[in-house]
Amino acid sequence: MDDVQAWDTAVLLLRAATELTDGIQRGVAARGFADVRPAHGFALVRISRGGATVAELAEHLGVTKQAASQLTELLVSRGYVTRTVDPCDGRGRLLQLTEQGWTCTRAAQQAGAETVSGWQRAASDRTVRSLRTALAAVVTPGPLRPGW
Amino acid sequence: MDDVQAWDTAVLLLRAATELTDGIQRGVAARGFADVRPAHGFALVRISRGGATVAELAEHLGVTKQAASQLTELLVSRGYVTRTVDPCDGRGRLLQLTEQGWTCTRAAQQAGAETVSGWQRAASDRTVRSLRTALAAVVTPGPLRPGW
DNA sequence: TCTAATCGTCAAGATACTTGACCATATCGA
DNA sequence: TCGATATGGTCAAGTATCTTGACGATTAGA
Repeated sequence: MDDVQAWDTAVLLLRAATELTDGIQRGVAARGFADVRPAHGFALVRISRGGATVAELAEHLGVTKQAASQLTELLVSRGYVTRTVDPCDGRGRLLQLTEQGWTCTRAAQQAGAETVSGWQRAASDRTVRSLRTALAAVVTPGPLRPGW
Repeated sequence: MDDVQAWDTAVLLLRAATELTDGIQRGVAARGFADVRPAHGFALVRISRGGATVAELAEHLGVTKQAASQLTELLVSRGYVTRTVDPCDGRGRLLQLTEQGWTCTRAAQQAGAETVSGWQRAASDRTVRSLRTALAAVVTPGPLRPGW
């Protein structure tokens, strides 16, 4: 595969990601969570995996601790997240999802699944399965960030 | 494919997009363009396709005309883009890439191709080809935006 | 202990966006 | 032909989100 084809692949991937994030954004809003930005969604998904600290969140999102702290403050004030003192470390404050936070996270998952299901109808089940297999083969585990 | 698998596919796609955009960003910076943000890259790619107006750029990026105008001003002041009066429409100002703009755009393309080539080495040529085929089958033409 | 490192936050400034207003030009119908 | 209306672009001001810098609280290590 030459450079032109490789770049073409990159463009297709970025376009697919744009479609997907747009779909998630719309779906989440349609389910009644109009006040969550994409970055909030990434934060909620991260916190849902067994909780997180502000510092972990910062690294995950690729921003400073202060920015993550501000984001957290917003999520707390809107009732998506709670801050509890970490019993093992008096400095750390463990972030966890509230019931509303879980509902919102599930809404994002449903909206994402919906978009992918749309691709299955437009193309085919086999195509999306091969997409999934190929992606799983190339990606390395790591953070999900609000893109470029 | 159930909802869990569909969401899993979505996560893999977002992770791949994160890897790719990080790779492009690093590659572009390494080639000497440290002052371009991701959004600038999307703008340059759009303008490279035969020029664009501010309004077209705004729609492409999903922002207001004013934001696109400010972005343009920045790209002009840094020597990536020129504004010329549209001969067919006295209102419109056609944006076009300077030589430096082209060099930067090519740098982004090379960096993107490089990342995809890395996937070919890590996985296989066949895997990336099937990725490309699957993506081409599911995506609809449309704008590339700095994602979520 | 005493020192250095880490967690989280406060404060202030930079940056990138928004809404609202405006002028210049183009288009269309009477 | 001309007046109403729409469109392209910009100026100005406000807002949101990020940054850097400083700080107190807590923990870990020499």
